[in-house]
Amino acid sequence: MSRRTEFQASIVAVMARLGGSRLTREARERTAAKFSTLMYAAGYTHLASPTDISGKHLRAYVTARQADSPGVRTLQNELAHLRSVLRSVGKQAVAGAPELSNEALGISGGSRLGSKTAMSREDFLTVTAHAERQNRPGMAALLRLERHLGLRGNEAIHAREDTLRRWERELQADGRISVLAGTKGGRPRTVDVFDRASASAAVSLALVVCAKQGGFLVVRANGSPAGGLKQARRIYHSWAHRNGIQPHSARYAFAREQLDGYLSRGYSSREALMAVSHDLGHGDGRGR
DNA sequence: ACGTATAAGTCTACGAAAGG
DNA sequence: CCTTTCGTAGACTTATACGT
Repeated sequence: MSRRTEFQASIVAVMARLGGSRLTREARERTAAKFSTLMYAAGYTHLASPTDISGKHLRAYVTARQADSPGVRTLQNELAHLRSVLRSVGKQAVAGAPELSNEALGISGGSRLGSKTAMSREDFLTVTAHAERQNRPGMAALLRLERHLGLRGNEAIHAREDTLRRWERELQADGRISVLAGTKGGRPRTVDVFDRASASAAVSLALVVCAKQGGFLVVRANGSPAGGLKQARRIYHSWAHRNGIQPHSARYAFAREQLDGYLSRGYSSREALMAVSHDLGHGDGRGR
């Protein structure tokens, strides 16, 4: 084991005591790997344990890391990982130093807004048509649900016949659908759909596909079942990737449409943004 | 409004299978 | 065979919640 890997292992050992779920732990360990690599590359080869880390190193890390221009939020998260390690080994002074705050390091603020671009109408039509042609109607159905109901891919994948029928009724009734399964953080939400006709069409098409595919929208290319929600999501995204689209951009196109709808209904732009934020299931209105 | 902890979402490399 | 498409795993980035 090289000195660098020993250094990394010593950080990871501290992180291991910090708790958190698998995803969180993995994120922290990736930060440990990046940190040790960049430090040794920058010539700080005497570093052996987290107690050796000083402000100088944190600054150097930020500088080195910025070479691959990660998002500001990403860097803030990585620094948060490192600070929690420092605190854990008794270096509160470094972790909490004002001259080492995110602001002082030049990584404060940062947009908490999405940076996605809306899918164009042409792309949407081309790709859905392509899906039908290659006999993957489920993919087209999913994309339509994202586009016309503003669903996340995961939410669309969770949609079974019962859910789709309920949405059909809700669209007929008042155009407000409840999204219950597959939502981020498990928080249900309602969406006030403006273009009900397109939404209804998307839902009934999805129902047809569901019926043909044993109740699921995602099946493998040969028609066999996807084998679980997680796998279904991967299959969907792999397919989308191959076809050069980001499914989320369909959702963004929906957001734009909703925004226009609210504005034409007389909402101020501030209120319209809040309403759209609610439709998309974006928390309590902070950010975006 | 900010920092931090944690979760979710997205992209990509690669071997296997299918097509030609 | 050689090329393209698929599915998978996992690396990587970004969003959200929550306590100041």
